Amino acid sequence: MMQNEEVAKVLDEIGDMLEVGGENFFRVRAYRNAARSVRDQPVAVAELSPQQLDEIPGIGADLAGKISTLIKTGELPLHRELAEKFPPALLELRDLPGLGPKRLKLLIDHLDIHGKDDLEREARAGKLRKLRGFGAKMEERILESLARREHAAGKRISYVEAARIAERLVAHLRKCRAVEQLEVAGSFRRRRETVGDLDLLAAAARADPVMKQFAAFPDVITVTGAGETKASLVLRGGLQVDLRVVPQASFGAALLYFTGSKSHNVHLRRIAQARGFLLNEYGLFRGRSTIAGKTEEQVYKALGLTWMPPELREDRGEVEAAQSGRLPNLLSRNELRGDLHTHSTYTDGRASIEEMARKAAEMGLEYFAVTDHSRRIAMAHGLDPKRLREQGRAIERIGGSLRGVKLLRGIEVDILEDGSLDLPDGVLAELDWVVACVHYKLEQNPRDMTRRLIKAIRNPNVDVIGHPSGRLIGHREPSEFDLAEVLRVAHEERCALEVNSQPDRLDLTDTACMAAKHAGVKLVVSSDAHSPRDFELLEYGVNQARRGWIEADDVLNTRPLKSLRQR
DNA sequence: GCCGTTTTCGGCCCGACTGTTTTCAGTCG
Repeated sequence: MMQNEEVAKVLDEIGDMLEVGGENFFRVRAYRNAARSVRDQPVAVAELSPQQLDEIPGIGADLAGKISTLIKTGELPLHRELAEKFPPALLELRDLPGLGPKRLKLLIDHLDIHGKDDLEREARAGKLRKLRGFGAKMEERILESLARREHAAGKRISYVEAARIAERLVAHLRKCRAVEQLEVAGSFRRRRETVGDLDLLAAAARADPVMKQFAAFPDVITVTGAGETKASLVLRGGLQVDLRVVPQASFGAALLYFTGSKSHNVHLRRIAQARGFLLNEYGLFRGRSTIAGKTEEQVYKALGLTWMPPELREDRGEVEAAQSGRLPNLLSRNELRGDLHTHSTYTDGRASIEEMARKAAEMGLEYFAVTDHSRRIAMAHGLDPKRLREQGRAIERIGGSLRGVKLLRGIEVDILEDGSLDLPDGVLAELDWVVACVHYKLEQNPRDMTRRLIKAIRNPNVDVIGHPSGRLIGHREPSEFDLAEVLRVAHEERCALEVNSQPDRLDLTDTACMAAKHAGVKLVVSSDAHSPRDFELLEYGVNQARRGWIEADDVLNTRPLKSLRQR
């Protein structure tokens, strides 16, 4: 069955190709909007009828038909025709700075260009500068970025890495006395799992000294833009950082604007427009009079909305929810009472159970489960039944002498290729908490992977499926399976799914969290701690869950130990 | 191509910066 992501990708590609082809931009945008809507669907669009597709916002009769065709036949004539004219190697050229759809079309129409080698040849021959809309500077810039394209080109970094850099930038800018207010906005503030660049916003009466301080940041390798109120830098390592300086009276409107997302902003502006207002980064205006601007709350309120956490601002229904007073009360870190996925030196953890317990108590956790690997994970010296029982006795002994935090006997049991588990049912039944995870053969075909997960979920000993997709952000693709079907069975079996807090996992994703909630499946937010400090990673899992509209009630480890179990 | 408490046709978010212009288009966020 075709996944939502595959459908969305085809729609996005059509949008890109139409754009370079010089097609009406609103038609282009329609394809992109539709792609986004498909990605945000909590259910598989492959299971929807054309009528149901038509009801999805941004999808009308025409696109509903096209999507149906795509799902049924696996391809779309329009897509195929366009792809013949605009092969991927050609579209990739848009990654070069300054080269957008319009200039790319110029290149295609007037020069013999099919990829970056052709482009480089023509640029060296000085043919670009002769085109209307290009110039000598543009030509040089293109040659430059072609030369060092390897490490440039929009690589996203993890939220954690971005946080470390953001902290240093903020400390650096705060030294400037002109700075009255300072926030890191953009996808960082929305707590996205990866960040493409950092957007800093400062309030100051005079922008000039702030700009100077910004440019003096130690790690700057190039300044890519420097206007009066806006500047862009590239740091060593390739991260782009943008700074915008506004007067304090505009800080709220600017923060709203720079936090985004883009589609959230568009939605707000449409509402503003309908009320006869103008909304921009300086404020909300009616004619010449300012309605709001100093704080985000003011702007939202004037638009008939309540303030909402940045994590929700993806235009996935949060605006409508705010209009009707139905915004979720998002999960917070201090609502987590326990952690249900941790490791110790019995397998690949780096700290003893005692050390882990001390830190857990310090963090204010009421309980945690020791869930070391099972024997299949030989590399980590996974536990066989004998060592697992030994560990169980140790946990009971340690637990008896502890105050403040309770220990659970658990396991992270491997889900084998056929969906059976790495330890016998009788052994698992002795435990307090069973996390079941796939570690090997992640690249199985989707049908087999779905069966494999479902078989594990059907096992009555399994409490939760850990890191369900197995992805490692930037290193390993998620395994493919039918999420809707897995959720259906998980709901039936009262089996929870994990939101793993490791920064390179964050698995489930935000939209998968939404889908789980929609299906009535409970979640567990876990650290997967391999050291005492790792308990602090829970923050990132909470971020991800918040982006998926998750509330305390949706999460098992917000419950007291006594009412933890679902069955 | 979508969509409708202005509308089934005619709109579709808004502004800074850059380079190429000689009053503005393209790109970017």
